[in-house]
Amino acid sequence: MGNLPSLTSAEENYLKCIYHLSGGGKMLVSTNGIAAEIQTKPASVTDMLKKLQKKQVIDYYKYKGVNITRSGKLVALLIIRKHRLWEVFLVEKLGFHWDEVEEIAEQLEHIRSINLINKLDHFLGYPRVDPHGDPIPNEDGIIESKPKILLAKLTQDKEARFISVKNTSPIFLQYLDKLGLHLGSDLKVLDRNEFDHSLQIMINQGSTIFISRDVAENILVSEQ
Amino acid sequence: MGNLPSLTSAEENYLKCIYHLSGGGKMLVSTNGIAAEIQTKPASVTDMLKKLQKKQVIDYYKYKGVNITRSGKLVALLIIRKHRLWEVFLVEKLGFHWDEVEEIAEQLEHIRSINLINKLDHFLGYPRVDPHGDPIPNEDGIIESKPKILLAKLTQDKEARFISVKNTSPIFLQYLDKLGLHLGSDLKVLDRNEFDHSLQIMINQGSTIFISRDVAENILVSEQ
DNA sequence: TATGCTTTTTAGGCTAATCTAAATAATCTA
DNA sequence: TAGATTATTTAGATTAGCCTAAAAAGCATA
Ligand SMILES: [Mn+2]
Ligand SMILES: [Mn+2]
Ligand SMILES: [Mn+2]
Ligand SMILES: [Mn+2]
Repeated sequence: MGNLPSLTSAEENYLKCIYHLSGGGKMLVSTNGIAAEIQTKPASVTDMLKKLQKKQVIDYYKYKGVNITRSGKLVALLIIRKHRLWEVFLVEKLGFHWDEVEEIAEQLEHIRSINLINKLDHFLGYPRVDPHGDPIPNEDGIIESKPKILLAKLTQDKEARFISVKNTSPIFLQYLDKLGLHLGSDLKVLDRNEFDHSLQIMINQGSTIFISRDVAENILVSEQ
Repeated sequence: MGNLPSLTSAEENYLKCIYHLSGGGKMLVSTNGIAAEIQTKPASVTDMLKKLQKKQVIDYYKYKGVNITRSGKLVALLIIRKHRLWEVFLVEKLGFHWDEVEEIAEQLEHIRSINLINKLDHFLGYPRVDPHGDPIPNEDGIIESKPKILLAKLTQDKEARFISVKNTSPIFLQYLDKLGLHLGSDLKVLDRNEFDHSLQIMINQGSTIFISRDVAENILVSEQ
């Protein structure tokens, strides 16, 4: 029942980043890893880690790395909830394209209001996933996600559904659009090139395309 | 066609405040006036005025006061546009009550995006006024407002329509609800008490209520 | 117009979030 | 396992936005 600590926007961004890098709290995260992700300097990260430690959302082991705490995980999930619900709003209600919403949701996720996000959730009809296929945590921070694997690791000739993207940068999403790869498409690996790990893919039992390893490692599919 | 300066959230709040206090750019605004409005210290205001001066959104005359510049006025109107459109969204789409939206809109007005606000405007059906009856500036910062007067100054026995509120604090708006005073109501001053300037008001040709001078000075009506 | 009150600015400090440069700890490798 | 290399932290600055206390400017009025 302990109240959640209140964080600044910068602290929220760091915590969310730590949550993602730790694979949802499973792994130790490094200072340089965070710095690379947030696009800041390691020295700035160290400063911030001390603040987050003080607020008890992370366990910080000097020179070793950080773990997200139980309450930190909940705080992170509630920020992610806001981020993803706003993304749904932007795409479903305002007509934004899926490659345009990241930047705006990055700001909207920090709006503070007890009621706002739950009313937004209701208004949107309690969506389960955001425009990138990522699951939306509920009010209690509980997230239900189906098992998914990287397209790069999909067994050859096995059908799978394009469920979500790992990378949400405009340049990647626009490239997927150009390739004709959309969330929900049925995909099958027809051929795998051992030299460069590029793949030949069939989309919806129809057209076939070639994609590089880089692309295949940013697409998540659910088997069968 | 000079580009508009980019302001921090704090700078935006100050500029909007100066716009309001100056009556839309007509009057010189004082340091203490701003401090009282923003709930900060005069010394902090002086610091901020220097920053706003540097960004050319105000003309600052030391020890005299500040005027908003042409570009400052446009910037302020675009912030006000965002504030009011978000308020409409919160009330019309999410079901908030008119006394709950100020605080949230105060945050949402600072979200940066070239497209967001125009898409929101479209989604909302290009509303003309916000939930407090205040007119919404268009993309170019142009505002069309009908002539309105304080209920406190309305001629006795003359019908007028309740158009907007000057004060948007929850406590005032809740009191109006309790009194049965809603935007759009027809009001008529039946009696005016010269001692304390309280008024007897008839609402929609029906019930009559007594209101204090303080209330009457925060209600705007359009005659006829 | 001198004097005192009010308003405003200045001076100096604080915190949050960033940075660069230097120091130190951890890890890799020969 | 001793260096070398890499990762991380510390030290010391900077900027934005705020503060208090003190100085200075403006004004009111007798
Ligand atoms: Mn963010
Ligand atoms: Mn997303
Ligand atoms: Mn604001
Ligand atoms: Mn309003």
